[in-house]
Amino acid sequence: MNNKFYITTPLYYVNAAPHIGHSYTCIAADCLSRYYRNLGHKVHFLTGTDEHGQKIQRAAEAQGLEPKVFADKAVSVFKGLWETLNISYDDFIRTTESRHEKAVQKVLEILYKKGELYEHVYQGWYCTPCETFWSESQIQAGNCPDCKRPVEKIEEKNYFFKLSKYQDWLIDHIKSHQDFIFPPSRREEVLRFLELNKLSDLCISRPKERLSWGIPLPFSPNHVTYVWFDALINYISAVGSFDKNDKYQSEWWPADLHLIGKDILRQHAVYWPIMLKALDIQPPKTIFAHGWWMIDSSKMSKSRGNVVNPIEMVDKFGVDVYRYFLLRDVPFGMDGNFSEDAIIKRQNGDLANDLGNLVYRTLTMIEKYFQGEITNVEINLKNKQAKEIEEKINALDSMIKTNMGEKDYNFSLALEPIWELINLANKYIEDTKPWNLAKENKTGELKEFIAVLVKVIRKTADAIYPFMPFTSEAIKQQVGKDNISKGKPLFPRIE
RNA sequence: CGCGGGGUGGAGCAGACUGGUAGCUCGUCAGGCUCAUAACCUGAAGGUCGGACGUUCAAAUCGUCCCCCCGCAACCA
Repeated sequence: MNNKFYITTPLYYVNAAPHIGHSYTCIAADCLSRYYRNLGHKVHFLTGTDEHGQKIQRAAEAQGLEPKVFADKAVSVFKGLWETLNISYDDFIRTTESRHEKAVQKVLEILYKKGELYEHVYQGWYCTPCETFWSESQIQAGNCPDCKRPVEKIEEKNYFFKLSKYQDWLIDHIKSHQDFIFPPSRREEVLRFLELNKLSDLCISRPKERLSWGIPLPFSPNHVTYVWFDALINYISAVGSFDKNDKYQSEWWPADLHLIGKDILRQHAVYWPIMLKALDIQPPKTIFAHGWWMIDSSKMSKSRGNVVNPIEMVDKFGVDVYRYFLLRDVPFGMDGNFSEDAIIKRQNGDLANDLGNLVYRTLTMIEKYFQGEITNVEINLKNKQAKEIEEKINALDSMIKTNMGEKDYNFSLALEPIWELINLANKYIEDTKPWNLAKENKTGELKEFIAVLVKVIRKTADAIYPFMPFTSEAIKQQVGKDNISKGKPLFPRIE
């Protein structure tokens, strides 16, 4: 089982429609999943939805729906999007499924038995209209920071998880596992946070009278589970179970990669490993926090009204162009600027001019000079460029691999050598001047030359598969193993 | 001094750890070619690397200080 690859996305919170940020994580996870499947790894790609908590309860009430019905609707929207985006997940988990709820309750039971949870009367400030609890430091002159109305001091009995107990362990773990948190800047951020702050224990329950939409605590029916504590457990509830001795059994765990957005790094890099530690379960191997897509250099948010709907982008540009843009335009981990102009640049430049046109011009030559027949050609070309191309083809896989998890996860860099190969081929055509070879009737040389191009195109089709599955297939249909038949241009230019 | 990230030709970025002719993509301009989706190829212009001081034979790169931009600052995602 050492070539298994268990990869996850966060569970998306169903209180709002999916935006490009959600699609980004899934596309990245899909790309890696396809890549590792092609390498012959056993891949398990998990995604899903987070459906409990106050925001859902309220959003559902606002529509006059039961929370579960509300969530069902949201789930179908997410699933529909993943289908459109060609996301090849192996499992989709919902936090309202019984397999998950049972696991959460089991976890709570185990931790309770082990003394990792304790009761504590909590004091704080409550804003009744907002139904929100605020800490001493959050309230502003006795008022709710949200609605500015007065808050009242209340006492509440809750259950707390002993996060603080494991702080030193976590610091050690991060220090001794270089690849635990990626990219390195995020690793530093978490480490600095842990070194400079004392963790306080995590309140993992909510009284039912305040919030009913959640998983009940098995040892206290008047409380439900705090949503993050509930949601994180999905990563193990989906792929295993606890045996009689409370030992977790799974063929997939530990996860090889948790892909997340930078906004939920703390939950994943602090709460989650400590929860696992307390359960005596191994931590995940790698947590990768990617950046955000900015719209006109500002944060995408509902209040700004600048949220981009992925479906609209797909309708406009097509799935593969959209996927390519997200994976290519920004080094994975950094924030990026999203704009239609930027997508158009990628489509016209990289896809239409470089890749699409290479395929098209090559196929035209095959039709024009060889009536579409170019089989069993032995390549004996000794010129420098043909050799250079040959070397590039041979080195390509390992160059891609480096940035697909071997040293780093960087889709942008993984794609670069593919385009270097494409550009090399375009230059080769220019320098060889095949139209002259045709005029001079140097048929043999011309044939070998075109065979080199065909080889480049086939290699490219294989290499881009994880990033643009449809395009990879479309190229193979035109320049397949046995058949060569020119089709329409792969990517029309957008003027 | 709360923490972290960043300020490099018109735009977006790399380089900074291990100082030594500032690189890439797009855009602009000029030329070449015709197999090709006005695509492709070649060449050129354009930067005192946020500011100041310092270390050094030499600093985008190291040190100190300052300015500006962006996140985060913990329990309800």
